[in-house]
Amino acid sequence: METTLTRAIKPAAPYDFELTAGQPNYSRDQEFKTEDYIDGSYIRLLDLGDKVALARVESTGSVDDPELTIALTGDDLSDGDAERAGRQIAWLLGCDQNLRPFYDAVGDDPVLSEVVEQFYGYHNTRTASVFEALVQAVMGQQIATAVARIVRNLLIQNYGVRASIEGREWYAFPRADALATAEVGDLRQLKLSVRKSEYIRGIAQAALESPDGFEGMHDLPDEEVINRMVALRGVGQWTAQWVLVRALARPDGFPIGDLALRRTVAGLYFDGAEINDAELLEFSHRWSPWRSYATAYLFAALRAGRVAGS
DNA sequence: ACCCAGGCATTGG
DNA sequence: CCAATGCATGGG
Repeated sequence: METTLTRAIKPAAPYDFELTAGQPNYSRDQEFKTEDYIDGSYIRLLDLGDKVALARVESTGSVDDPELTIALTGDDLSDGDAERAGRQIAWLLGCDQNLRPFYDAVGDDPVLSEVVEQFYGYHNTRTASVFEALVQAVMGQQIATAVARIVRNLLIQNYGVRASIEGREWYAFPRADALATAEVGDLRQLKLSVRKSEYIRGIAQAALESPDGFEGMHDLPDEEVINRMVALRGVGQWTAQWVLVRALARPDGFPIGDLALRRTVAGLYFDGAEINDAELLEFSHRWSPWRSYATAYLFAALRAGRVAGS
């Protein structure tokens, strides 16, 4: 029996819902979607473990007095399900992030203070799980973002959690068990290389062997997380740092080795002059302990076309 | 046609 | 320990 429940959540101010929910995903012209942002509504299929629910999120507040209202549709949803879904949405959309200390800290930074003003209230979005962050990062290694999106959609379409709600097909990211048994030959059909197919399968198997997937990482310090992540085949510094930022919401992750980030910093701070990773790492400490936020805002500036060069 | 893109592991010096 | 290389594919 398809039911609909609603929940309201109060993000930490300032919170710009359109900037935050509308930024990361624009999979237009797809016959399916994992998430969408249309006419002020953020729509996404949530995997609650034993069941799924379609969440439709809208802003019912303002940037400085934010409130989000979630309408949840699924089969036989209980109040407990709605509670879990509300927490998941709050997590995914970074509702708990208090930006003020970061804003204060970059007040003297001529570049970031301007970017922060332009994207006032933009929160960093997150993945639903550590496993998802790892697989997405591996898929995105060394290929253009447009290509990465195509590959990601193929993977989701073939191995993802699927549900038909309100007369339409919706997908959520594949669970580890689905990818742990995937044949490398089949993954190759999804435009993944042999190498990446092996990485992804290995990561899925490692997730299954760990009692709680990789979710125990939430309790470990940054350095310990990095060590464990890098021990996985296919995961290096860049990927591990992205896990800190995207899956664990650590405030001070920094994806050293990221080409676009390096060029963005070079463009904004060094007049376009090339810098290497070591120089970038040293430079990045001016943003500690908020480097995750700094990174998110630098990429926002990049996407908005504020940086010269590709 | 060619080159590169939000890396990583492997190999050869 | 460092540099070069294969990987896969779409867009400029």
